[in-house]
Amino acid sequence: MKYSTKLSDAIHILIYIIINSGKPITSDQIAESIRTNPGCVRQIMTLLKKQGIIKSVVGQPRPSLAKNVSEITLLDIYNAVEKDKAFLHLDMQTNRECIVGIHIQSTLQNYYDKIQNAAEKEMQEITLQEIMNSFYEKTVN
Amino acid sequence: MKYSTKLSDAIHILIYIIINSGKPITSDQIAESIRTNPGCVRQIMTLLKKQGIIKSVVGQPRPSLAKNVSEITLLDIYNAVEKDKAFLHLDMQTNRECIVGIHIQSTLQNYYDKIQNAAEKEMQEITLQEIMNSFYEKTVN
DNA sequence: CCTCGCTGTAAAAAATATAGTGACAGCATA
DNA sequence: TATGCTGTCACTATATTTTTTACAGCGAGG
Repeated sequence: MKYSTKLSDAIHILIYIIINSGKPITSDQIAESIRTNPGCVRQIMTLLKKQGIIKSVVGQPRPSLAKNVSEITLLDIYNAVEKDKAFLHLDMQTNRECIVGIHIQSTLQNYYDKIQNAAEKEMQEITLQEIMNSFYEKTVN
Repeated sequence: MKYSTKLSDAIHILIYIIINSGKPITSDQIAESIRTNPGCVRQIMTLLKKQGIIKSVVGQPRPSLAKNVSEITLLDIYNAVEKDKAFLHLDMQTNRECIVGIHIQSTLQNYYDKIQNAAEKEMQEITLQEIMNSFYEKTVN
């Protein structure tokens, strides 16, 4: 596969919505900003909508945030678009007749969980509010 | 691509080497335990060797650890086999003519780094010694 | 000195998650 | 009623890894 940029694109979409709130916002416009096509944008937006991060009405080009920016974390967005995908993956096809093959993968799961939790804890502490602030700082300079 | 299981397989190899130290260990044997082929095992072992995690001599089926198990961390192994691959990836093809496109990705890099650091810190605290202990516990039960 | 088994390595092939594309039914607005 | 947009699905293309295959070269043993 190629590297997933869904999280990056989702945040791009959210910021685009925030910045242009009030004006009509079509998936075509957003697609042009991300340099992809409208169908792709709508797919990501559908995932964000399912998680209650954004709101939208069929036929109306007026998407909006469903929560306050300070209540949306990077983890919320990640889980929405990547469906809780883990960073590390076990090899599930090892030889069950070998003592190492039997036990090693279940042993590792515990440690992989710890690593995932550490990353997710960090993601949970980063809000869209914070990202917006950093973004605005950049636009000034 | 499919999910990378290189880290899991690398640890599998290391434990196999530890458990069978003293006996001859061929890449064929290890490959059978992981259920892959010898070439694949040798490629991973080459990466581990480059990082000074294992030692081996051409033509001799006697690989061994190059360090003490308590000095090898999960991060060492990860960096060896995944070459410092990041968990999250920016979308580098956004539209530079759009205010969001210009700034959003560089804004995100900072946050992605934080998340990566949190995960790596956790990985650095997990040693092969610890994994071995957990593994032995499993084999008793 | 020759044979055998193994490692190290590179290049080609297969696998597969993911992005990207295209199409269309249905709602809202004017 | 016509137009523009969203939501959704199925299909295709793409990127990148894993896996496979092959072979040169070293070491050990007879």
